[in-house]
This record gives sequence, C-alpha cells and structure tokens, in this order.
Amino acid sequence: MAISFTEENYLKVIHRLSEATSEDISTNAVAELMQTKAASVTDMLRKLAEKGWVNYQKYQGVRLSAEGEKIALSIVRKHRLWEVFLVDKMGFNWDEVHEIAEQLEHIESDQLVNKLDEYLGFPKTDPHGDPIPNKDGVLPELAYSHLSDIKAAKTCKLMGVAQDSAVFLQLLTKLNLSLGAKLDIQEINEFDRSIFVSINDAAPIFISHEVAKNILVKI
Amino acid sequence: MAISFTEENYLKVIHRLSEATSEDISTNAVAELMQTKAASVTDMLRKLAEKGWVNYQKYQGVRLSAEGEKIALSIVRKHRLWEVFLVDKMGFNWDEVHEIAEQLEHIESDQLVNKLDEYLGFPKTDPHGDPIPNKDGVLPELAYSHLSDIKAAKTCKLMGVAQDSAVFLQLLTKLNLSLGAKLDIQEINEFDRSIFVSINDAAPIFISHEVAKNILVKI
DNA sequence: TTTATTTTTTAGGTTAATCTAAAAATTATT
DNA sequence: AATAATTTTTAGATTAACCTAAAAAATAAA
Repeated sequence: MAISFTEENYLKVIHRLSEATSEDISTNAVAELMQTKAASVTDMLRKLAEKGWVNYQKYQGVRLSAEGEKIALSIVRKHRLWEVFLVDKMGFNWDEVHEIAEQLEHIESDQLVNKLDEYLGFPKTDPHGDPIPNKDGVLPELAYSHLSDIKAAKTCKLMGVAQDSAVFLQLLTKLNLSLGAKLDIQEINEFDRSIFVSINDAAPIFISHEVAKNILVKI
Repeated sequence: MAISFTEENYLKVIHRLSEATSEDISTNAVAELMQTKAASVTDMLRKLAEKGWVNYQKYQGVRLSAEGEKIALSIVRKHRLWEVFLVDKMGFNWDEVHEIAEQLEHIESDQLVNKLDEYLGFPKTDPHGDPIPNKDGVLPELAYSHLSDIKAAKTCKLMGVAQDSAVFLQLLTKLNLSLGAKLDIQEINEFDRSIFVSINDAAPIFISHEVAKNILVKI
C-alpha cells in the first residue's frame, strides 16, 4: 500500500518511543517528537490504524502492528546506512549527517538499499554506534552498557551514543571521544556522579553524569 | 525561499521544454510532461510567477526567469550526478537509474552535492551522455550530432542519447550500443533513412531512423 | 469520592495540489 | 471576416496534513 513521507515519519517516531518502554505510546509523546499538535496526531493515528500499521484505541495510546514495525525498521535501516555512507564515503563528520539522512531515508528502492549495504561492507552500526537492521529487519545484538551505569574503576571501549544531537556529538569530539576510543575509568565521584577517566591513555579528565548517560561502552 | 517537490518538478519540466525551443512554453505541454491537467498547471504557473521563478502572462505561455533557471539547473545537476553514482558506484544499468534519480534529485544539501561531485571525479556527463552543470550552473560544451543527421559514410563515436526511456536504452543494449561505442557507418538508405552500420567492428546491422534520431555521436 | 488537572478527542477551518465542468480567449478554417 | 476548433482559464470541489478552540475522558489531588 502507498505510504507518504509523513506517515513514514509517524511510524518511525512511534517505533523510537516504543524502544524505550513496553507501554503504549501516548498521543502527546508522538506530538512532541513530530513537532506538531496532539489534535493532528489523533487524526493521523486513526488513519494509520485503518491502514493496519498501528493498533490504536482512542484514549488508550498506540503501538505498532507487526506490519508497522516492519516498515519502521526499514526506514531505520535506510537512515543508518545512509549515515554510514555520508561519513565513510562523503567525508562528513558524525554530527553533520542526521538532517541529510532524514531526507535520504525516504528514498524508495529496495534494490538501492541492498546495493548500498553491500557497497558499505554490510556495516553492523551507524556512525553513532546504533545497530543497523539487516534486510529482513533483524537488529544485530550489541548489548552495550551506559557509561553512567558502571560502578567501579575499569577499562572499556566506546561503542556508541544514545543521542545524536549535534551539540552532544560536538562535545564528544572536543573531548576526543570517538567510536572505538579506550576509556580507563579512574574514579567515580559519589557527589555528582561525575567520572574521572583517561581517554586513549591521555591525562584523565572529568565527564559529567549527563554526558556519561549518553555514552555506550563495551566492558 | 522555500520550495516544494512539486514546484521543483514544474521548474524542471519547463526547463526541459525550453531546451528544445526558444518560444514560450504552453500550458498543455507542461501538463503532458507533469502528467496532470491544464487547469492544475494554470494554478501552479500563477504561483511560480508570484515567487519570481517564471515569467507568465495568461494565455501567453511561460518561461523561466533567471532565478528559476538557476533552480532548474541545480536539480538537473543533482539528478545527473546521482545517476552517475547509481551506475558507477552502485552497479545499476543505465536503463534502471532514472526513477531513483527522480527521487534523489530533491535531496537538499549543497554540501552533499559538491562532495558527491568530487567523489565521482567531477564527471562531465551522466550515464546517458547528458552534460552535468557545474556548481555554478554552467553546462560543459559537448556539441554532439544526432546520428540521424549524418549524411555520408564515416566513423564516429557514441557520446550520448536524446531520450532515457527504459525501452529505448534496453534496445541499445541489445544492439551492443553503449557510451563510447565505435560506429562505422557503411550506408544510409534513402528509402526509409535507415543506417547500415558496424558497431565496434562487428558485422554491420540496420538501425532505424527513429533510433538514430536519439543517438548522439562525435564525428 | 468528589473536584481539579491533564490528556485526548471532536468540530470546524486552512493551505497546497489536485480534479471536473463550464466559460473565455486564442488560433485555425472556411 | 465570421465561424469553428482548440487551448487556456475560472469556478467550485476534493484530499492530506495541519491548525485552534471547545468538549469529553482519564488521571491525580483534595
């Protein structure tokens, strides 16, 4: 069935919200991420339900149907593959690619996506460490920890980020934190939960809890 | 000023029609290429004129303004660069890329277009031999002849095509005619204007005038 | 368990791009 | 030059996606 850019964006947003919870997603939560009003969301949810892409009962929130999930994953796949393309082939920085990938994710051609995947060497993650669904919509298992959850001094490796806002990514770049960086945690301060850490064997520095929450590491 | 996909497509179509003539472009001609009705075109032309992208007087046809021309050329540039990408990097055939490039041409990022141009080695033509405008909208001079215009037996080289319909391109492929092919014209038949020609030194075959009209060659 | 607050939905409108049918202007033909 | 044929425009509707304001339902607080 034909699908519009807008419908694709709604499915993507509902999918993103569903990853963080097992509850149904509220109209307001969708409205906020879609940068629109709740009334508009209600209209769209009814339409998406009619098309069979979401399960929606009024006042009860929304969740993706199996088919909706499949569509959402294919958009996520495209978004992340294009991000790899933009960074690896076009030479963009990881904080510059989100906007462009938001456009490219709507290009419709399974053939192109699969050729692109191959051209990029079947990457498992995008430039922010987020997993890329394969052609059947299966996400590779990554299972990383949030740096903020680590309780004791140890060594780990930066594998991803939990946010791709440009300001956050630019801060990481300033701190010399990029994918694959080695982190030797020296000390965790009880007071403000800041972390004193050496990055790639450099002199240790302080990282705020706020930042640590958005850093994914392999122990 | 903000521009919609639809507006971009109208400008592109008007540009394409303007290449073939110095006359103003009729509402019906635009309607046919846009696959829409004349009434819809009238509405859009008024809007494009308000935005300053075309000169339009009712009942008198339309032509691009300097600014409209600039926009149209940037779309053509993107379309043709993406076609090169699809053929050279993704491994598509030249008859498979038009549809996908129709989508990709609307991606908005000057930075991306210029990086893509560089990545592809600043190509002068797309996979059909059509010239690619540079970043300032300047078209490289190519000045090729239509095979159908050649009057005497001689040798020439296939440099482009005047049409990118899949059926036409597939026919060329069947005839072993691709960009760069050597054509030794043996004879031109007065009766049906068909051409008896040897392609890359193979046994000569007949090519119809209809096909020859759409083949561009360098003598 | 009422009352207050928040969330969500409905009702009614707007805008961009399209359509059909009818009117007006242009062009072609006697 | 008058009439016929064609082209183009206007008028009035439709659809998708959005909006505001008001009503209804759900949730939280007294």
